[in-house]
Amino acid sequence: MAKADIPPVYEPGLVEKKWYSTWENNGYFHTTVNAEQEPFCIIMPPPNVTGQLHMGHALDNTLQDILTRWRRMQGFNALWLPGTDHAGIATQARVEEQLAKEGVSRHDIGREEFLKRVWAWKEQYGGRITTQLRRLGASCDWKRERFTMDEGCSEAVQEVFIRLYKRGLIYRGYYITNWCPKCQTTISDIEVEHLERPGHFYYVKYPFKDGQGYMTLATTRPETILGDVAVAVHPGDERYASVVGKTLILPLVGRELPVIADEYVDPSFGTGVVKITPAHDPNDFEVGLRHNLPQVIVIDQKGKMNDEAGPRYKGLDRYECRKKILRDLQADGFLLRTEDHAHAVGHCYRCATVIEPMLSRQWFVKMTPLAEPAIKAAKDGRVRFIPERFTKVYLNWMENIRDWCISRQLWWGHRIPVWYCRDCEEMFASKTPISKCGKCGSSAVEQDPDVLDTWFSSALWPFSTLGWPGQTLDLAYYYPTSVMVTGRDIIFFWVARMIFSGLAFMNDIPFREVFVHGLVMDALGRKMSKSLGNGVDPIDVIETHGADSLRFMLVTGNTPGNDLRFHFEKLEGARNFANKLWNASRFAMMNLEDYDPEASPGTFTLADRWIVSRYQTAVADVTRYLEAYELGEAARVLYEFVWSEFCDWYIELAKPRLYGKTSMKDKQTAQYVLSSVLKGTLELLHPFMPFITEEIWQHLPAHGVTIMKAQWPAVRTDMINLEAEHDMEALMEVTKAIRHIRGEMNVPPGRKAEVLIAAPEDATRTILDKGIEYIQQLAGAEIKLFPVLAKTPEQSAHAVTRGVEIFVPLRGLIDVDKEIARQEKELASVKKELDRMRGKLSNPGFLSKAPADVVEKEKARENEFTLKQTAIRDRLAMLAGG
RNA sequence: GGGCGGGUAGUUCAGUGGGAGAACGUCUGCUUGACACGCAGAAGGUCGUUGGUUCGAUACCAAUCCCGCCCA
Repeated sequence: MAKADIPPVYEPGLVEKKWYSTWENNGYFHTTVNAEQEPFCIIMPPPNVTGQLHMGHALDNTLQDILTRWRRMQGFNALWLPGTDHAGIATQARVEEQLAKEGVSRHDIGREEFLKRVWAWKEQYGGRITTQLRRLGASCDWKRERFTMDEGCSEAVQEVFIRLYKRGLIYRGYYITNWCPKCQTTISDIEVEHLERPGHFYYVKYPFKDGQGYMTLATTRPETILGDVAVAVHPGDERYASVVGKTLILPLVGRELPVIADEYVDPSFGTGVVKITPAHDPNDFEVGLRHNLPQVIVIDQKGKMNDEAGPRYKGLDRYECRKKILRDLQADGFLLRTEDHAHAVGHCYRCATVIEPMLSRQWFVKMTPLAEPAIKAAKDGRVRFIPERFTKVYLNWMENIRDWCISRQLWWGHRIPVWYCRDCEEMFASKTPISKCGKCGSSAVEQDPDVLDTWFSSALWPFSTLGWPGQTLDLAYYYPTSVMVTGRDIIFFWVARMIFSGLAFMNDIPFREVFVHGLVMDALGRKMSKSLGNGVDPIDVIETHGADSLRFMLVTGNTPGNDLRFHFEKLEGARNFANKLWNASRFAMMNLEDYDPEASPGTFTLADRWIVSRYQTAVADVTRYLEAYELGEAARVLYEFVWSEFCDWYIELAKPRLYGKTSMKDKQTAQYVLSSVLKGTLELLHPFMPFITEEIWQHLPAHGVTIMKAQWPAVRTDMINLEAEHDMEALMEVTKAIRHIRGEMNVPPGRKAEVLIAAPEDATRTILDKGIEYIQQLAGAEIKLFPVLAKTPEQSAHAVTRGVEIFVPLRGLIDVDKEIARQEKELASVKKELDRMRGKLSNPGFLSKAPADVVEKEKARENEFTLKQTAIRDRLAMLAGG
């Protein structure tokens, strides 16, 4: 392409498609074990196989890609292993919806046929999210892509189940679980979302059997009265001490209820009397076990009242039943009063249906023995959370862990590898199907119909994906992996479970670090959700603004662990930055056509030394921030370097040289610096904005095969030149001061301003003298430099900076009143500063205790500001007199 | 009830024991031989409140108020 044909506005569409397929087709993402090289490994948190990319994925995967690309450039054998999750409930629900449209249920077509339908669904939609990840630029090793239900992962699941079973850490039992009447399955404790809901406290009276009065208690769920088996008070509650052991009669039902004493009751809450419904409340369940109470189930799996509820209520939905019970209680005089009461109600995190605590027979993992090593691993720092505060969140959960309910009443998932004999009731856990009872020889055996919680397989992800239970080279080389990157919302669901699973089966932690990020919120700070319709589709963003812009937007201005809001303005800012980079590069390409990279550069000018020094500082900062997982800060450094230093100053200063206004050799030098700094900057930016950097990099002289494999820039401390930075800053200061005057005094842009500068200090004057061309060019000025002015020009605007006085004579143009006002304002701010500094310097404590360099600095500033004050005062006196 | 995070410019957010920053928005002026997705300039903040530590606090500590999240 002829360089001049490069469009002035960057168009990401074609560029992104082109480079992604080049990278993938050339196998740049693929890695294999190499003992000579240090590994770096990230296992991707698997998105739902039939889902589609949302902003959370975009953030999570952008962070992983940045780390992976950076480490790869640093020379690590960087593996980022992708995959997808079978997402039991969600996927099954989608297919059931589809069936419902056809007018059939999964039970109509049977388990086998249903599973065929789910696999077909997976085939159809399973590729969508991985295609979308490619569009984001994810440099993961697709040749190693895994699925939680593929052969290897399924084997790992069975292996783990059986090992836990044999160790006695998996058991089957009746227990209170969280039942979702819509999903028709139990869900684990952490899958329940507690939401504050307005409700009521119904005060009900329960009469004593002996006819001697009654007890009053409050409930939020009157329909569970039907399942009451006792009434409890606190053992230390004197109000009720005399009634413990007596018997009450349950209203409407007539069942006899003992009054029991249990520590669980909070005497200060309500009336201090609690009804006990062991089959429909987790706390009551515990109380029931302690007191050997019966468990009466009154609500069925569809959320309707069952036979036990009695003929009056049987068949009613739990909420209709509540209304009827209240009417009946009222009618019979048992309902004393009703109060408004907001309380937390458990909802299914998948479908938002109100959870019904229900007694049922399920499979559980005994957690305490597994949690112990997992707690230790975090405490002794073998697993490190970033930011550190999440360690506490993790530990708090682990230390209070409850057994994990792992069975789900679904068909889509890993079926529980347990067979039951119908004749002798023996059960067998086995990896292979069992057709004959190993105990009694009966062939009446059948497999448990339930499947395992999806997180059961996700928990094994860091090693099942690397070949476990096989003892593979991959495992030996890449495990433990380097870092797990994930959202703060799934520390419990997933991170914790991976840690104890890794320790239990690999005998080692799954990852050394956990990089936790926040959630992507909408512009108003609300969680993006389908029901609110406030989600922003990352693919739309990629199509309109490019993947690089989306990525850059997601990392800038964000700190680890904190949520971020999605603003289109911010996205535009990132897009503008990409375009800025594009145009700077376009400028470079236009001016590098005749550049010979082989020719050695000549002497560096001040601007050259300055930009190279600033670039080296950027290399150091970006690398340091990446190492600290401060990706937002790293991006900020690059943004500022590119825009405010490279573009605003260096390119402008290089222009005359590149246009041949100096010498041939000097032009070559400028070309050398321009192209090498740009090349290095692109390399630093590549992990953040992979596409545009590759596109530009390929147009630069002396590029290689792909920027992906370019070496990460190493800091050359010998090129950090503080003197050059200091000198350049002085020139920039003076330039800005002149520009300021021009702006304030409305000097027409086309007109060259005549400027007189008085620089009494030799050192400063030398700097200005050497750099006078820079100031003249960038401020549009004609400068005369003096040590002191014998006579200051009368009609002129005036500024003081760095001990230098600047006069811009504006004969006939100057508005004296306006200039006086401007100077007075300046004087006021100088005076304020001076007061502050003098206060400090007159404080003996400061002089004796503050570090010497701080005191020195303050003194120097005081000096400078005193001079400035004097100069402005003189100026004002003159203006007033003239 | 317990824990955590946040409260800094009109807005969204960085940041730091020693001169308050960016982006966007606002205002002024600009077809400046890369870029109007741009250039130059400007205005705008008792860094939630009250105490404490310190020579010095927006930052560290304590209390307190508000907002959000997690857990019970």
